[in-house]
Amino acid sequence: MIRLLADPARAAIVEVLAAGPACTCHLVEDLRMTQPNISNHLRALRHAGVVTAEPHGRYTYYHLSADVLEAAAAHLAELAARARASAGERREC
Amino acid sequence: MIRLLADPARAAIVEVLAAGPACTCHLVEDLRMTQPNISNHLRALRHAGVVTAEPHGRYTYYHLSADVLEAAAAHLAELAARARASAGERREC
DNA sequence: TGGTGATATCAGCTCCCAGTGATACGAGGG
DNA sequence: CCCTCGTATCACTGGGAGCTGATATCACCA
Repeated sequence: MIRLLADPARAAIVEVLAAGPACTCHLVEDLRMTQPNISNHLRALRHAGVVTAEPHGRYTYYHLSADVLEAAAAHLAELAARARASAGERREC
Repeated sequence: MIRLLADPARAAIVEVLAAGPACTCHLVEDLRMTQPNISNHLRALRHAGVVTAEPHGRYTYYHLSADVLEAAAAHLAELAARARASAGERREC
């Protein structure tokens, strides 16, 4: 899941969607990217459950899934906690 | 920074280091990867501040920086919070 | 001080993936 | 109905990142 946010374009999409649901055309003109490109990234994010599509007339609105983002955040926080807890132990070679 | 954790090899390294500081040889035999490969990934993580190197005799011990992980976790959590707060707004086309 | 083992760096190759262009589909509007 | 617009999907290509093999460097030990 974190792998999806690695791409700058996908990170930018998520950033825009964090400000509120938007349709594909919004993303295209906000991010100055071509429409197939946006659509490809949205498909990847959709398959991972990061965003959900809501067809609305001939537009398609996308909105972020806060749950998935929070799960990823929790994973990182837990890694940090483990790192802190085990900072003193040193394995021998 | 999140981009670094996208690579499975780097994610595995971080996972091992979360269990406690380790030297390069530990990572090599734990992860069954070649030594130059590990070393390259460690360099990337080092430059990003995710890990710090502590030369210890002829070994080099690496340990995770919990601060950086927590900062990344906080960023994701803040994205999730923004997404939740603005879930109702809908821009018109 | 020569040898060994641990680590870092570099050049090269390969392969995956993001971006593009063309195209198909579906919904509205005239 | 046909035409337009928004969206999705599909081949293709170019660039970049990761893996490898070879080599350099440094620390320790006999």
